[in-house]
Amino acid sequence: MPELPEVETIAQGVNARARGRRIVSVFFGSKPEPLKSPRNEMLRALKHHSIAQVRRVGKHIVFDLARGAGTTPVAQWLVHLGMTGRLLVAQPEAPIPAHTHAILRLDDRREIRFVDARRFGRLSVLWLGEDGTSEGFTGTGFVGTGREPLTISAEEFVALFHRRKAPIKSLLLNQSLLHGVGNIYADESLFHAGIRPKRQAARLTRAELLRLRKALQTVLRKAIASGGSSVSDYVDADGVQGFFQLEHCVYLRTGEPCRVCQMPIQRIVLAGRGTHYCSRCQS
DNA sequence: AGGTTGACCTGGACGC
DNA sequence: TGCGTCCAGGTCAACC
Repeated sequence: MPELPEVETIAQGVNARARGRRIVSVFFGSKPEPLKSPRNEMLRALKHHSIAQVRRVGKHIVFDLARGAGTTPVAQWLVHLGMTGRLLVAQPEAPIPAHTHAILRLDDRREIRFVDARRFGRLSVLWLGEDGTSEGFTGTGFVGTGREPLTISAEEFVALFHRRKAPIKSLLLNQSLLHGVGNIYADESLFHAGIRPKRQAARLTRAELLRLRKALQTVLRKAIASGGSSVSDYVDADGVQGFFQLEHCVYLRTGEPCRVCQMPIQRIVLAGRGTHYCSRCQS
């Protein structure tokens, strides 16, 4: 479900609440759960280890896991929320929501709960350094694919789209180019840059691409400051909704008047995704 | 090679 | 109330 701002909000929230805590027990649901790593590997990486840090890489939430507080991480737990995934930090007495697939109990009794109705989310483990097994081994940890949209330079951004014939919106969604951008922020940033989603990337001018980078970064930063967009069931680590959806200009506003020119917002399907734009403000 | 489509799941909103 | 249909923030494999 969540895109960069929602994942960032959740990762910051979980980090603030769980950093430094030790995991005392782990529960996984019974059904064919959304695990990418074997269950025993996941248990081995999580149980009795300390959470050194929780952060976002693209749309992934990365838990750095250490043998003890203040020691070098030996493994990482990777959580991808898919479309409806939630990661909650809750008191043990709080009712367990339907579709809870994983629970980590912490040494302060609180629980980190992974909830995902639609089961598109994924959980996996990465071992670090010499403590790792050969499978999934990496010396440096998870870096994901694609560039980080909030920090990419103007030149790097322009270069991403060189000779690309696909519609610009399809490429914004391509995680091997930029990571973290999904359907909401692709549509919103194209609106703010005044560019139609179908435009062939290679035919955008340099000025348009620079505008797009600026618009994308502005939209993402504002959305993070608003705690993300709650469109269906997104909530942060405390179960609180974001409110950036109130500032959406085009996303899911089909037929409603453009906030700038009053023209009805159009909806088309592009790359299999609902795509929203203003035919007057975007060319 | 690069781009587009369908499949994977479940649930909510809406129309009849 | 119930049923059918459409829509949904993501990602892959399979196809053109």
